[in-house]
Amino acid sequence: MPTRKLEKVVSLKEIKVACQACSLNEICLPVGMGETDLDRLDSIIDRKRPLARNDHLFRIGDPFQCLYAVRSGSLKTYATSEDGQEQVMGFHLPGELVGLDAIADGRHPLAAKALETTSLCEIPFADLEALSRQLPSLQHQLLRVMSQEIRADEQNMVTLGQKSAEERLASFLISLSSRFRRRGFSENQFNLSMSRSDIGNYLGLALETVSRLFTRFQNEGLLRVDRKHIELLDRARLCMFSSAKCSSSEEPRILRPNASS
Amino acid sequence: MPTRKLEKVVSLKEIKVACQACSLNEICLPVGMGETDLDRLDSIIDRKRPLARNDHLFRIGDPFQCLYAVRSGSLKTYATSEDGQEQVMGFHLPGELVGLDAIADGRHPLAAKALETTSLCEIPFADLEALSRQLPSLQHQLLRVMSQEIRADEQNMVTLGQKSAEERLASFLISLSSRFRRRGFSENQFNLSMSRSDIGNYLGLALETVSRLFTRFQNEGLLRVDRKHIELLDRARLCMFSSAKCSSSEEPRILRPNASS
DNA sequence: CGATGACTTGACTGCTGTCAACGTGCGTGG
DNA sequence: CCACGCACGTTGACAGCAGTCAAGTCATCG
Repeated sequence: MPTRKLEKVVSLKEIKVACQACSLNEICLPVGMGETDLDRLDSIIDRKRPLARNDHLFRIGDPFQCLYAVRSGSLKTYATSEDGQEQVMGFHLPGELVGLDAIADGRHPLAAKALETTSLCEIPFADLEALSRQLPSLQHQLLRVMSQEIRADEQNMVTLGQKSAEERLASFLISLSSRFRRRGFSENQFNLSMSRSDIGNYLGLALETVSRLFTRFQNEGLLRVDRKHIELLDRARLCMFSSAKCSSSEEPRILRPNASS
Repeated sequence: MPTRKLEKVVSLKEIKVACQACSLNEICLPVGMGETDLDRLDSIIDRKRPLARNDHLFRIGDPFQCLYAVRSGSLKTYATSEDGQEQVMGFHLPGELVGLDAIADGRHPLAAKALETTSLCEIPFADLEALSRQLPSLQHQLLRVMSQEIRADEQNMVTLGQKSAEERLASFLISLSSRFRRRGFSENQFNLSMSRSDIGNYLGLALETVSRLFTRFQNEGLLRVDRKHIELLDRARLCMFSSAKCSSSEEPRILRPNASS
């Protein structure tokens, strides 16, 4: 129930919108928290100016101070091997936490880079840890989010370990589609913020293979693709191709009254 | 269930060894905890009779009640796709926690099966959560362990995503070797508790490929292999093959005075 | 001692990576 | 407004790594 009473201070006000009013609070860290608890969480969170495309949020080896929640836009995280080539480890959409892998030893093992203009919530980890001691629902949600991350990584292992190129790309698109739906966006039509090269790298494929598969999927009537824009025409059949169980309505979507157009 | 009436209290006593006396407490959940805190952690932990080879600790979909720490022996965790084939997600050695991916929704997404006779510590999660609210060092260590798990999964993504068969097996052996060393065992000589098929499945390779690579590595003088027994003859060169930075002494090993031979 | 499962080895095939050329859209600057 | 350059994406030709199929060997256990 978003209590929108913004007169006009729009952009500045939007940047400062609290967890309480954030449209993402049903899928972000605040899940399951009461109103007063939410205010306390909100009080430790900082909201900075958005990142521009290609800006780094942090680099490999940076000391770990904060977790970040994506508010809008998207990020990729990646590692670089000694010979300089990168391995894309994940793409992060609004409502997702970034930096959880840095808790282990206080340094970021991956770099995070904005794929487009991206705004974030900055959550000082020490404060979060202290606060979660007092708020069981926050503690629980933090553990749940980390557990989900582990699970997602396990899914990726299946994808990389025993799926064909075709299945990998299909899985990737279905997964993206589901994540968009969950956030209240269209599940059948969206824009890829990452390049073919990033997708290929993430899926363990050559970028040429990704390109060829997009063409093939299009020829087979599964989807329409135009540059970054993707339109899924036959989600069900794409699911078959991904050889994974893809429910089309596994979770209720978030209603976003202000996303009229 | 066979209730073997062993007279000697020995084995029973051994099963009940507390965290305080456990040789694994420097790499397990107790890391960084004081003596009195350790006693409180110990009080919520249950130690059951060991699992026999091929016994399941839990199966896919089982309700999540407890985390488990391996005390001795080893486990594999795996998922099964709808067509029944399995994907091995990980191997778990003494001191490692199993079940972290079940916190997210209260059900185990993977099954866990003993690769050999394996004893475990059972940690009721509700109790752990409550206790960690009171013991900051426990809370912190739990988060660290989960973060490490995420990091390990990221490593696996690199392995599966952009390494050749040769590099994957080399990485796997180096990783195992390091984990054994950390636990006070020999880093150059150990027994594989898992089959070639499990290794191949885990690494995204056919078991025949694994077999061929063992033969090749042996012919090249990198190691000696006899059934399950592995002896690393040239760890440094194996590291080169794995195309990863593998320090040979990254972390101090645990001294285990009773492992004299 | 035979049965069974685990492992090894060989022959062949095919998926997907690599190399290379070409097309397309966008931003910059004249 | 157009020309240009550049990054990104597409398409084709070819080759090689690793999967599949199949046969054979070895170890363990009843």
